Amino acid sequence: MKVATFNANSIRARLPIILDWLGREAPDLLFLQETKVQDVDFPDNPVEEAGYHAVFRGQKTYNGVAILSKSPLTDVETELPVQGIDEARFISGRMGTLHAVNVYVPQGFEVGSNKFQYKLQWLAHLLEHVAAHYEPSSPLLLAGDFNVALTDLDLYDPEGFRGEVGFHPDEQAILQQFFGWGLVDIFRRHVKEGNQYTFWDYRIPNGFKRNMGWRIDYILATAPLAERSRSVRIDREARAMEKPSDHTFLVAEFD
DNA sequence: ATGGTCGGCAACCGA
Repeated sequence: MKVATFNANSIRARLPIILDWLGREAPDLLFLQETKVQDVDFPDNPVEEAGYHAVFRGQKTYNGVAILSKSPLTDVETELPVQGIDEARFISGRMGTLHAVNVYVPQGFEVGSNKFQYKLQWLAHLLEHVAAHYEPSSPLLLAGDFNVALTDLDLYDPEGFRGEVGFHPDEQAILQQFFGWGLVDIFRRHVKEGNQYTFWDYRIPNGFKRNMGWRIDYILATAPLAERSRSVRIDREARAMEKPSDHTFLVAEFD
């Protein structure tokens, strides 16, 4: 089984890259974030022509999540309200005994801001939701854009960003609680080296060429799945294509 | 080298 996650930064702008990628990689599951499209405008026809089912939850202009799958998902849920706000940041479903949860965690703007508090509460609420609805002993995938780098290995300038948004101890502490509950960071299970990133800010001149990036996209899995993980890969080629997203695909294969 | 990012969506906001 092959699973991937990709912050598309608009599924419509990225449709050529996504369809090409589906054709070449043929994943069983593809988690997408920042689709930036309302449900009525979701490009479900091209996705179906590529041989995939799609479930999605979008909104105007911002956010938006989707899961593309070879087999249809059941028991789809799309709501995870935090502070009474229900943005399109969460979608979950089931494929047989496998549970899949796709998230687009708030970016957080600036440490100390209301948006940063919202990010922390959103992560804490996601953890509560996971702990209340799933078991560490059952197969669960939790993947997406978490907007948090965990260690000095996970961004190009740890000293420069220490304590800033995306690299703050309060964010990292909540992610650690997901691991404490029983989820495993599949990339880090296989790769011990640094300088391996999934996001490069468009605003940094030649940021991708200079590999000035962050590892903020994750595929997490409970132990029964993690033990079956055989390989993981960051697809840098998709970031080097014409009109790339600022993120790229993170891919994991399971027996 | 006197410039320097995207996407959505129609003036800026968010990343």
